[in-house]
Amino acid sequence: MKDNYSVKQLSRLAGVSVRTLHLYDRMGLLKPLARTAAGYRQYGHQELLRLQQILFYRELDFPLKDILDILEDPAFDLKEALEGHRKALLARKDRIDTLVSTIDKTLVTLKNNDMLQVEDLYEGIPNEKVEAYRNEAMAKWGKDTVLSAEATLRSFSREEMKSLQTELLDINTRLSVMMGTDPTSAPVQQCIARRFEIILLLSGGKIEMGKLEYFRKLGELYVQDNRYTPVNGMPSMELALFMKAAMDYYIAQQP
Amino acid sequence: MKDNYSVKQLSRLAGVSVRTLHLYDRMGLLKPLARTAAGYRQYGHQELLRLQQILFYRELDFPLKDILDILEDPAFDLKEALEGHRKALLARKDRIDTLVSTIDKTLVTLKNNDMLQVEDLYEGIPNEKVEAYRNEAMAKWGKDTVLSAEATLRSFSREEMKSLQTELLDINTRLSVMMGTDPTSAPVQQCIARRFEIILLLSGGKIEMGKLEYFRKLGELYVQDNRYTPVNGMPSMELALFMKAAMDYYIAQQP
DNA sequence: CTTGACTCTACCCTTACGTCATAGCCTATA
DNA sequence: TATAGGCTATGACGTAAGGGTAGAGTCAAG
Repeated sequence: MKDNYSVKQLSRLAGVSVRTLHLYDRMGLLKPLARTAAGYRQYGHQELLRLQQILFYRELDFPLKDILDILEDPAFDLKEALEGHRKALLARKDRIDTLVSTIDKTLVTLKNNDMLQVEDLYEGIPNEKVEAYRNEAMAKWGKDTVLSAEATLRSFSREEMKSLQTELLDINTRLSVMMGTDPTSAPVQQCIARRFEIILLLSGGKIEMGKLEYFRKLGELYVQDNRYTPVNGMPSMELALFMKAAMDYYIAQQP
Repeated sequence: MKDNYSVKQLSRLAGVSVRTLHLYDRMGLLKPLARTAAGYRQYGHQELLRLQQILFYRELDFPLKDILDILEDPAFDLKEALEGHRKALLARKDRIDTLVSTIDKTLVTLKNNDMLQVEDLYEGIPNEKVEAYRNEAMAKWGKDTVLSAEATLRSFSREEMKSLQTELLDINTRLSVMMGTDPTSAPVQQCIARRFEIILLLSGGKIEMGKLEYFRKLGELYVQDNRYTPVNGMPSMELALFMKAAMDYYIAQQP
């Protein structure tokens, strides 16, 4: 039984790094038995045993400071320390359980939206238009706004997304019927294009603001953007007001 | 809906420290919407939302660097990240389970030794002698050695301790009978006193070294310590050799 | 105009190490 | 004996996620 180890030898024996032994020395956790004339650390058998005790407590995730107390003070209440530590570990386990279940829920939601491409976020809008609309929106509202809005959209399940889109499409159709236009006509298609922005704006903020707000916003957009002035021959302001009124009516009809 | 928050306001709203917001700003995780002329940070509603997203991932124990990637890069594979993270969390849980069961085992052992006083560690040795023997041992072998040996003794369960002590006492009795002495005579009591040191020395190293080693050590001690020269009229060296031989015989007889 | 609350930046501290730089030590071989 | 290669020591710095504090500037109310 050899009884004299250099740092490296001890480190290999115990499976820790030399630097760790340096640290333990400096903090008084494991002092070498002696130093050579050149200052080299020399450890004996007792030190090996103590190191193994240290590693036992370290395995149990005790802070080194506590290990020092345990080893240094024989009157240290080890039982209480272990029980306290046990409780802390169980709390950590509980927390991990919560985290895992949260992740699971998120993953389920994510799986529903699994194949949602950017295009899927704007269902009902022709795929080939999405890219152009998206670039336009980014230029207008900023890249960050658009990305963040899309992130919000992604947070809806596929079902929610579908029903939202369907509802909006339905409203659009009703609108055009009310205005006496063909739902497939260019002006109504332009309405749909505008809807893209609405979705963005709403999802960037709070989607829960409800249909009323949706149409307020829609109206505002029409007012602001004069490219959409002529819809069915109406000036934009009037159109906006009409839409607000129409939608108030529409909403009032809802059960 | 207020849309302008100072650091403190935002920190209260989100339940994080001002310091944390400073950090997130500096590392680009959450930049304020703007700065006042005086350099004060101003956050808007978008920032509040982003902060809430950050906190969500932080709750899941994601490193901030990863959160930055998730929020900054819309192409980031969130699903994969979550699944990887889930696996890591489960591994952590497993590790905690191991730790807890280790602690439990240690606690059971500890409970067996619950009321073990120093005196209990040396069962069979008159209580009033223990303190004196102990001090002598400390002077001879060093306080650390004794304390560490006692810690090892404590790691045995009460049952193990009892059977160890009983066995040693039994051996002692047989020894004195073999030597034709009265088991209660002074020389044999001195043997018992020496046994105290043996226990210490063995438990300071490895108690498993077995009976043979126990008696080798006992012999050595008798040789080294000339206070115990006259036992039954034998000089210490002869006694030691006799004991070794006797014990080899005794051990050979064991089933 | 002062007071008290708030804010800024810059700097050091924490844990349990790892990494790197620089310098000294030791020994085997040419 | 010189030197190469391996070992060692120390100090400085970096990590993650902030906490603490100092010194200086800002803001609103009485």
